[in-house]
Amino acid sequence: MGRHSCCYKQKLRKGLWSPEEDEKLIKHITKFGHGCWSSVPKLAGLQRCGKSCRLRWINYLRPDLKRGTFSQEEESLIIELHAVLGNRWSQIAAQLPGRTDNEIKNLWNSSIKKKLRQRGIDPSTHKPLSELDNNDEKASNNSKNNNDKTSDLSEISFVEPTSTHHDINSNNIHPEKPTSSAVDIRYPPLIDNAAAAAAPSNSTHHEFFLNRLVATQETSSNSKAADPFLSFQQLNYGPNIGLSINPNANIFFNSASKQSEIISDHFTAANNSMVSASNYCSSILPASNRVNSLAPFSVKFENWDNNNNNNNNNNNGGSFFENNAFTWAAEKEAHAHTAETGMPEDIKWSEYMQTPFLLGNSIHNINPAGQDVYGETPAKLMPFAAEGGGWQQQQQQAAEIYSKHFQGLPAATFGQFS
DNA sequence: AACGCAGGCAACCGCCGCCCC
DNA sequence: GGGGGCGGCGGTTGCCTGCGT
Repeated sequence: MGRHSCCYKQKLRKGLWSPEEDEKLIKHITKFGHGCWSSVPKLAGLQRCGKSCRLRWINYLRPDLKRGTFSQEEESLIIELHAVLGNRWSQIAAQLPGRTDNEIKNLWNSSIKKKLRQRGIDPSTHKPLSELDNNDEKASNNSKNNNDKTSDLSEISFVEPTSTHHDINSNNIHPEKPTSSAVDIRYPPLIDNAAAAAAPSNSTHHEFFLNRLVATQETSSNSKAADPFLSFQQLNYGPNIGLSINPNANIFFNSASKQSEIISDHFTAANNSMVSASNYCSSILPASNRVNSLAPFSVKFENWDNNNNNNNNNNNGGSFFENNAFTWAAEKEAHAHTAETGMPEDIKWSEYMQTPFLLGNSIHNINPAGQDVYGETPAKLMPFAAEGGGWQQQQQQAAEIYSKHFQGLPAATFGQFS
């Protein structure tokens, strides 16, 4: 324990880096790679410790860093991820291409915390401040529960944020009392009116969901090979977040996949099959839940990578999230809207595909030879089978820099959304 | 112009876990 | 098994800058 050995060395510079030092470090790493960080300063001719060099490279000099202010989308994603992961900045950063944990941490401490408080949300517990004020003891327990849960992702349980909604015009959140002490996802984007007007209306929740898909697997990473299923059974997203099923859609699995299958207690769809979601719902779900609920079942993608790993947005025959088979919970709101007003509000999966899905840090990107091509660096997010602009381009750039190839998402298990 | 303050940000510190010998 | 080296992470510090008075 204690100080890193290099820190004992004398005559090492500290503090801000000069442009000359930056240049030396860049030249060295560009030419030779960093290898062992402790040897970098000597080889690069720097009077710094290896740790300092590493930090400077990772946080500032890396070519794939996205400089500049965070987008609203990124902020929202950070908040959502923080609700799940807590202060695990590196894991959060792994979900945001080109951003560093340090950058995100700074943003959180300097900006997001304040914004959340202004909106009546406690940034550490992600619960309404009013609730905390009204019942400190209960809130304390909740906080403890949250910490416990975030310390063990396998036990995370999302609770429906009841009818929390965000009044975009007043920037106020009107939460109702939650029904559980579990992690409470209730974060509409922290958007001001101008940003709301300028930004696309799509949600990041679907990205978040998919990222969780991967992160969850990473959490139980050591069992990745043994257990091809990702467990989402404990995810229970509320009306503003989550995945629901479109009863009119077919779940279609790419015929090129060798062993695509749906496995559940209720049915198994064999290879190359097409499963009617509405049939499924009507057969096993209570009538009240048929429209947009999805009972627990598992989806196994043993050959996912065959169809989705080339960063080329291939649409060669219908991958899992095509065909509007699954839609995000906003559709639920559309149904509610329709029920209330009699006016259809057409929210389709495709509209939620305006930004690409992101596959997160857990999948180390593997080159065609099966080697992790960038060693320790957190894997970058890769474009995922959707057309899109900014984010995707940035991810593409990051991907090209490292020439990485997404290896695969072996399986997914979807939980109940009700 | 000078001063104080707050916010943003880069960098450091201390600890932890993994790996190797 | 234990100790050292090392990378990684989260918390914290301190500098710089912009803004208000």
